[in-house]
Amino acid sequence: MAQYWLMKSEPDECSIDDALAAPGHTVPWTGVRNYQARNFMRDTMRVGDGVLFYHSSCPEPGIAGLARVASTAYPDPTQFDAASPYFDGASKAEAPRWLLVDVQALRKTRLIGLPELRADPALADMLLLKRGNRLSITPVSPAHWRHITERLMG
DNA sequence: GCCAACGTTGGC
DNA sequence: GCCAACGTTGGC
Repeated sequence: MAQYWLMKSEPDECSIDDALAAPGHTVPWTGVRNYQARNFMRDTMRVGDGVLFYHSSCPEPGIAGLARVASTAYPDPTQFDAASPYFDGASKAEAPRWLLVDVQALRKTRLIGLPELRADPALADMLLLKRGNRLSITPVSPAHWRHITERLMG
């Protein structure tokens, strides 16, 4: 049973172009510091799951590409790096608090901006579009995935 | 830069 | 366990 996700990335840090330029088109999804998002990676994600690559905190937020989950969850090394903005001094090496998965970019798409997503009645109940949503990783229903990949991306 | 919404922390 | 204070996210 295929699963689908939307994963937010700030393009200043890692855009779809950056991911496509990485070795194997694959990047470690560092910096998730939210338990719900971590638990999705740890408990639910499977290698091969589909990913909508979303650009956030930028002039044109929206879906910028397609990707796939490329690893199971493993400890995020930035939590132990005192020089990293993602450093977490309370996390112990024996019991890492934060995990990540590798994400392999598949292709860049035209940018499907937030306004376009919001204007589409078929996507009205997408978690991303719910008011106040801040989760950086959200599950995407098969229907929404189909709608976005087939219709909006042509 | 503003601010709404939400998650986390910590005192009690 | 409650809840106020605080910090963060992220669109605008």
